[in-house]
Amino acid sequence: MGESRNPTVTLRMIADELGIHPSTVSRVLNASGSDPSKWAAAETVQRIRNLATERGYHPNVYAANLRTARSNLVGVIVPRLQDYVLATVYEGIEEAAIEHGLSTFVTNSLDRADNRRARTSMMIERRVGGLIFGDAHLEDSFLEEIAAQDIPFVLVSRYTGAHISVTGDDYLGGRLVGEHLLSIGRRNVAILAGLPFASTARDRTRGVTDVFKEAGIGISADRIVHGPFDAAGGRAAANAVLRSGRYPDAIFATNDFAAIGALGSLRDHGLSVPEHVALVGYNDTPLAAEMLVPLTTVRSPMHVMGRRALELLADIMAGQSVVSEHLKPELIVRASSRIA
Amino acid sequence: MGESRNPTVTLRMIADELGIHPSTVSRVLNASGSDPSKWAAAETVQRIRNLATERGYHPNVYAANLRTARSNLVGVIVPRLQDYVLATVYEGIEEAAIEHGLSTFVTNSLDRADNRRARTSMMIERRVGGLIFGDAHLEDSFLEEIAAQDIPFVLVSRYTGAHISVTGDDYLGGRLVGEHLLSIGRRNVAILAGLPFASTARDRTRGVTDVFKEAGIGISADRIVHGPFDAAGGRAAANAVLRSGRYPDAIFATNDFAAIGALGSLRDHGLSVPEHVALVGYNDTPLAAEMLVPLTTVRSPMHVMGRRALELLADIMAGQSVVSEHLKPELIVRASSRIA
DNA sequence: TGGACTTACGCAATCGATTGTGTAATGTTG
DNA sequence: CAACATTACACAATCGATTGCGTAAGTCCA
Repeated sequence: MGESRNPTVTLRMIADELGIHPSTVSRVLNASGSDPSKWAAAETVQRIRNLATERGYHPNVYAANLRTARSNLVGVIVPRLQDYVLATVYEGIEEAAIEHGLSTFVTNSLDRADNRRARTSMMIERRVGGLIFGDAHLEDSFLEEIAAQDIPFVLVSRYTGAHISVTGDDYLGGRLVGEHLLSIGRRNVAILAGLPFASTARDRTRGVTDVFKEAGIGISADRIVHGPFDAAGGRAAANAVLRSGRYPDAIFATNDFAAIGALGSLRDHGLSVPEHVALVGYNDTPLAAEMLVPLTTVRSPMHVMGRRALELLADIMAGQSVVSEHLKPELIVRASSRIA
Repeated sequence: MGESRNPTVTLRMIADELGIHPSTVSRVLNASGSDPSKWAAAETVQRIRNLATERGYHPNVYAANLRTARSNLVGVIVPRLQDYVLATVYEGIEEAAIEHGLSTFVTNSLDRADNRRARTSMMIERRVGGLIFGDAHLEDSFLEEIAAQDIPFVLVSRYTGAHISVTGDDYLGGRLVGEHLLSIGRRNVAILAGLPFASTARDRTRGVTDVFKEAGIGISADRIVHGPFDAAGGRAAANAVLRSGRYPDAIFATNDFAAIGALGSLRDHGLSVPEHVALVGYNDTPLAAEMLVPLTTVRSPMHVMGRRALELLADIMAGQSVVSEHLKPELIVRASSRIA
């Protein structure tokens, strides 16, 4: 109907038109749901609601926030939205946020300390009611500072310290990979470990190394190379591994994109997958299955992770206490890691 | 220093502490840059600035907006951040926004009409100063409605109507692909065209069909299949093409991810690239070069596109008039389209 | 029938920053 | 030296929604 006619419909405008006081209108409109209406006569309530929707009234977020200092805004900080994994997590967050009547505000930190700080304070200036960090760093005190300001937050994808988090069980995922590689007879594995300050990278790596250690096989430190979780990072890390000339018989990339980068490197070194080298990724992104040699990987519930993170945050914002969650991963075996 | 001690430092607090009036403090702090200080004595200016930074003062965004009804918020609506292309465009937008002192607010529309409407009005409620749409639809009146509310906006990646936009020159990109395919002797091409309501899809497709037409070769309608710009969409579209059994000697996917999906389909049909079928993608995402058979594709300046879109929007918001931009694409030939 | 409630609202202060309109004090000019 | 212009601020209204407190009118029970 006559929706966006008037650029700004205020509470006073509809109150005046109805000949009643703005405060009454406010109470009626806000009491929606819970208590029907002890604030106005049933007939008045109807007239208010009707006119509000007819005029397309929406409360001025700024005025409301100024008065109440409450906000239904949630800030989300991720390393990088370009990363499919975090983009998917964010979609889960956004989806759940909408269901909870919250709005989200994302930004990239690129895992850089200055960005994290600047973006976080920008969000606090925007009076977010809570924060979700997807870029937690191990051994870093930044989050302690945030916690000290008692603004609710949860971590997603990566964890650190004792902060509430929703993550995949990356250690288990790593173990699944390790067991799989042993089962197909690979003993000389190299790990493209990802960023050293990310719990995901550390745990996935540890999962593999622990399994191998339990089988009496050590993985030397020079077989574990760190680098970004993307194609370029995977290629560089694989190059570093292959440069030595002592080729591994398996490469575990802690991320599918890094695995694809490694694929490029293997190809350039004349090594084929899985004959010479078994290749395993992580996350089961949609590309994994489409490769010429489909990629073995670990499926992680990225979307759900985002949803749960928002839900936990909403609970915390509502004053409830919650506990961290670790979601189970699943090994998906494909052609890139057949028996040698 | 003593940064986040006091949860809320207001203008009045620092004014009181200095024994002057809040209005003076406001003027001094806001006059930063342009006019040095005709609002207070040089010494007072210094005292104000010092105390402000010492106390970690930041204006309450809500109070300021309530008063001025101006906002340095920019709303960005994209089809889907999970799409690397749009995520990259968004990174360009965000980067430029920060340089301009603007904040951005992204959301996914998933190309659905109801979402576009709901998210847009949510942004308008948040009093955004301008909008950037990455999900423009051809033959759709939605943007006319927005234009009627005279809120500044620009389109990015896709265009429609006469609205200001920053896009790649997709028609040219399509022509480059067409000419390349002809030059390597492929005449029986199938096109995985992408979403029919996207200008990117339409123009890239037209570029190829026009070149072929000029060479006297028609591309029949059943060789042009529409679908989402992702791996699953590419796979499905390729399946549709190959189902007939009349195999093409080239497939042009209007998006790299769709090309990778097509790769999976070709593999399953026992067709190899480039021997049986030449494969060409679009966007030159980082994965293209890493494929076992590196992917020929068209490089488009996604990041710059985002930057320019924000810059044009900032100009419009500043009252200047601007014109649309079409950025030049570049063909990147790789192994997936060698001479047959 | 009078006091105690209840119903249905109205009043006015408040959140914090911004800005048009003063005004006292100082400086300048003819 | 008087008239006038600056300088350096202060006052107070304003943006729109929220909310503690107040109150007139009506209902109920003893």
